Amino acid sequence: MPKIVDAGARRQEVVEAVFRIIASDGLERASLREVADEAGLAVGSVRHYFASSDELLVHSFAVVIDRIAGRLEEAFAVVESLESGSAEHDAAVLTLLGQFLPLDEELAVDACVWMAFRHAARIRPVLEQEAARSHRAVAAVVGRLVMRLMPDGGSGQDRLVTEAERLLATLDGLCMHALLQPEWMTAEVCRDVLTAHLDTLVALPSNR
Amino acid sequence: MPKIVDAGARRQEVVEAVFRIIASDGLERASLREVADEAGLAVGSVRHYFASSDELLVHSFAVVIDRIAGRLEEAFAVVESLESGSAEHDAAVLTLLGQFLPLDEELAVDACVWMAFRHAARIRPVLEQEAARSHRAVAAVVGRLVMRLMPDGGSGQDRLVTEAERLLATLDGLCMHALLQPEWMTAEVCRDVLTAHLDTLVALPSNR
DNA sequence: ATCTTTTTAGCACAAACGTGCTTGAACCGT
DNA sequence: ACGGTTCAAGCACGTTTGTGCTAAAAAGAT
Repeated sequence: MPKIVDAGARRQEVVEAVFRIIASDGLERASLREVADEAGLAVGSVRHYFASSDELLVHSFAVVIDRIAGRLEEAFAVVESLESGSAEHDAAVLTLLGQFLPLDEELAVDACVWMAFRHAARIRPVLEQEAARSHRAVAAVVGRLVMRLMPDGGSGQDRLVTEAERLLATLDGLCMHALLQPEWMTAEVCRDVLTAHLDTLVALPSNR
Repeated sequence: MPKIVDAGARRQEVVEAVFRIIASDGLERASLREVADEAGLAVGSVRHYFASSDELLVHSFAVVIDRIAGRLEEAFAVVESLESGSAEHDAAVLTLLGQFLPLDEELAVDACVWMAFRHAARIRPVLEQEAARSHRAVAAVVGRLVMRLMPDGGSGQDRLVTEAERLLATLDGLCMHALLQPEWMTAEVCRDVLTAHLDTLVALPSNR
């Protein structure tokens, strides 16, 4: 029998190289040669684990989606375990929403990669399916969160989707600004914006 | 004397070709050869009006910024001309905010191009300066709008920047979703989210 | 020690890219 | 009619890209 290598671990190493390249040089620089160099391998080796450049990128997209979705589910479980309205509950909600933002090094890389792939998916059909999955996964968590936070528990289907989309848009917008204009967008501003949004969600205006 | 051609108009035609390519195939496909084909010219001709590929892209970025900023200033002038609180005023505000979103063909192209360049500017230093100008121009209009809409006229500097950033993030997030997930994001949802946000801006919660 | 299969590495080709440079074509003022 | 300047077009070179294919190296099973 042949040389035994943990294929899954090798693939993961290559994916990590892809992440580093996208975060520092953008998706268009994530070529097979660049990735191989970054991973300390030869092009042929990378191609042994990924049949083509497309498969490598699609798999990388899937991995970053799973990482983000996993963090969200984990943080949402914490929120659900706490009493609604308590101070710990509110803090856990902020922690959950913070998982979208590039607040530390690891989150920043994931946010970069996530954004890059989602925008690339507008053009590249191979990424379309994963982009849809990404959207569904995140929208599901945000929808459940809004249902939990809204005073009437989200009665009124259309009102619920509006508020879910409103929170989702704010999150993506904050993430974008934090990535593209970090000098104008500190972590403090992010937190202030999020708490302000949550206030508007809980204390809904009565004129509607 | 030589053959006389309106150089400005020719440059504009090339820029429009760049826009169409970015909107349909993405920024990475906006090469000199593709642009020349789309504009019905030869590569050498395009290079006669733009010294390099970088100059073409930077100029295209500048044009789309000017177009968007122009629309915003125009729409903001309408808002300022109307009595605060009137129904026409509210409609004008919605029209202003709608300038960010891909609600028709022309707006969609501009939004695509704008997004593409802003994200590319994270990596490409040549685009950095225009990206900063873009951010300043848009933030200025949104800041003035928030100052006008907030009940206390925006007293409290930090509160004002928080609300301005909150609106800006929501707008960019909506624009992103409308571009990337058009099947989930109809014009109606956009309008609902914007009106919901405006309600939260006017009727601020009292517990702060 | 030898065989077999996985792993790693590399070559070669076509395509596309930006750019320096050259060559006609077009046209206005004289 | 002619000359000089601008516009339009294209060639050529060096890089970079993805991919098909080949071949050496490595290591467990016999």
